[in-house]
Amino acid sequence: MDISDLLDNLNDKQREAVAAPPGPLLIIAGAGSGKTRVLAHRIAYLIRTGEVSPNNILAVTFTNKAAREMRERIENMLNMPVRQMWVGTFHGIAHRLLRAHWQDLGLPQTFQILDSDDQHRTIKRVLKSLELDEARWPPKQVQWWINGQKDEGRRPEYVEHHNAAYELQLVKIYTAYEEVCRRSGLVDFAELLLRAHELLLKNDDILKHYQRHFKHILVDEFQDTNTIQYAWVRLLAGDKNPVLAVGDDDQSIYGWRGAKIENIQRFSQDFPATTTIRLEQNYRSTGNILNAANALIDNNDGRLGKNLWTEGSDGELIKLYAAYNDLEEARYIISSIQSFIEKGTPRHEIAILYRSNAQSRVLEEALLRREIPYRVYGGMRFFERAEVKNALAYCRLVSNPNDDASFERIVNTPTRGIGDRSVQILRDHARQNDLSLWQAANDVLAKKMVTARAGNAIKGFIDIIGNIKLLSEDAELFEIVEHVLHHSTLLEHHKNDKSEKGQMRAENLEELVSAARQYENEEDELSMLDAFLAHAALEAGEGQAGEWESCVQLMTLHTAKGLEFDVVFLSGLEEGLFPHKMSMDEPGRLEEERRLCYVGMTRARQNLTLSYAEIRRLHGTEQYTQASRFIREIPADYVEEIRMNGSAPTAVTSTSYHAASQPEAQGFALGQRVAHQKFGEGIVTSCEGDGSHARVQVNFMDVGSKWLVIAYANLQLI
DNA sequence: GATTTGATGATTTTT
DNA sequence: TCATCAAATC
Repeated sequence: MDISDLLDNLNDKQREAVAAPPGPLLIIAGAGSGKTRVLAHRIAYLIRTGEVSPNNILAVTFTNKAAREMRERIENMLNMPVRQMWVGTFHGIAHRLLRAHWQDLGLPQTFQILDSDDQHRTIKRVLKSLELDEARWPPKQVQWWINGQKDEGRRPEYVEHHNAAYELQLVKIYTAYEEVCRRSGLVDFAELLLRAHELLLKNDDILKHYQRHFKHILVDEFQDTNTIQYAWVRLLAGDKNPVLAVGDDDQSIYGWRGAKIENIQRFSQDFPATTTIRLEQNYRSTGNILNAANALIDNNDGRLGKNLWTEGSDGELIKLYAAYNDLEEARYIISSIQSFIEKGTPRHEIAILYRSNAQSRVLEEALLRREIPYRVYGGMRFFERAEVKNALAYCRLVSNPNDDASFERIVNTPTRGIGDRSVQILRDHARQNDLSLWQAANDVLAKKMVTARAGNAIKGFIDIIGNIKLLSEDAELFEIVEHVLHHSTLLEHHKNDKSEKGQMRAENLEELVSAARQYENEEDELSMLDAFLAHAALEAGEGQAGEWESCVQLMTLHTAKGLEFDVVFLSGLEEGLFPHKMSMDEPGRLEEERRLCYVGMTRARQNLTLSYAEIRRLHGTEQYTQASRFIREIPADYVEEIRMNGSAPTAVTSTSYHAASQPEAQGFALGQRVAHQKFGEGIVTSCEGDGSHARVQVNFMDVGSKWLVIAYANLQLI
């Protein structure tokens, strides 16, 4: 058995990890240290040495992309397909377990998956049925709260409410929401994990079976696991199966959605024989970039401790650019990009990273002006588009007519005369008799509870679904989709809309048919239709497909995790924006912002530019900013400050900002520090008017931003 | 049933 | 500022 090819091109630490004897293994893998490589080599090694056969391996990732890449790498290394191996996302694998054990869980065989948009709508409906005001119970927040509870493994009865009215009400909503899901056979994302966990917890024979089955468990991006995911892994591992966890505490940036960085520490406690291996040699970035990133992250407390190093050269200094305002920042970045392109850097090797999506606009406009092709990540994905989801909702009703979320979505889409009055009657009837909307509709018809006209409309809808169902027996998947598009009249409806949007939507629907045509199903417990629907929910589809031509890459720092580029621009390094003001006050959250900055910096291979704007226009008003503390935390040795070139100030002050052309009113310049008797100290952020009406906007340290009439405010200059 | 108006509020995102 | 969304209007 020759395994040398699997170990040859690894450094000592990597080799130690790949060839470790079976047992719990924790790999702390710094950015760019070959983490994915080690994981894939480890699996290939286990298979090649005969330690375990592919179908006894469970490898879990967070994204579908990571799962795909992992499988591909292993297959390339072993030169054979490993279809039997369980490689997938937490949600994907949980889903597979639920499909296999739907009876044990009391789920309908054709249960459907609720994505976050569906969940949001469902919660809105629940709030309405409980007659709660959306202003007091914002659906988004309720959704957030419910998912938070589920991520912690808590069912309504286990929520700690301390008898507080607010919590009690949330529990009530949570309970009602669960009831709706149960009645409709719907499972949301968090529920997939929760159910998969309960399945093992409550059925000892099933647990034993999977414990025997998964002889090796590997978890990628371990710092991103939440409570329930970790509990599930532990359960599966039992006290025999070796678990390999790979992660980096310094790259934990998803705490806000339930990820528990502590899981890394808990791991060695829960699995006492754990071997910990640190991968600290970096193969990605230059010395300067690495040293700067190390220095930055060193400001965080309670790290596991790790210092990246490289054998490569120091490379160029990190550039720091202080722009006059956000437009000028964009202009600098784009002209810098242009010279990189001229010097031969491929466009797709250049990335502009930012903290929040709103920042992309100015950058896009600048790119557009210079006619540089670019791609913004993070838009709407194929299966999330409204028209596609509508078509899928028809499919879902065909498979499971009790799916209330889908029923509500399309009962009157396209409009067919089933107005809100009629739907409300169905809702009431359903709730009073514990029926799904579909059952209620049939019942209402049978009992003639509505006018003839409304009844006919409802009958028409029921017949459409019934008709599609009939035609779909023994039909190919894509034919089912074609039936849906035709009989729902969705396609016709969009084709009649001659606007660009309408045409786009019609095209997307036709694209859905080809997606169905190309779809291949690996799991055989499932009908093609159900498998396709689950696929659509679990893998919302890559961004706009086919746009892989050479483009400058724009994305948020979060999206950039796991990627790397020759040239990286990190923009908007300003207090309040990055670190974001919503995360600045709590130490823990501030540290997460710092990790985010660390992630951003370590994306760069050769060249890193940091920039900020002294004035930024945000939410309509221009605001004075301060350079981010993260800039100060990077030692000056690694940084080269770029000065604005001489012509810039006159060029930018001309037209862009009225505030710039009218910089002061009665001695109050923008940025002037002032003191007010009641409000304390603050900074002038805006001026308007003149004479006795002149007003200034002052951002006070304690009380926030206020408009004051200069004549009355009695402001002191300081 | 489509279109216009007005209020609102605005990190980060995958599944 | 500007996009989104629900209510109001034609």
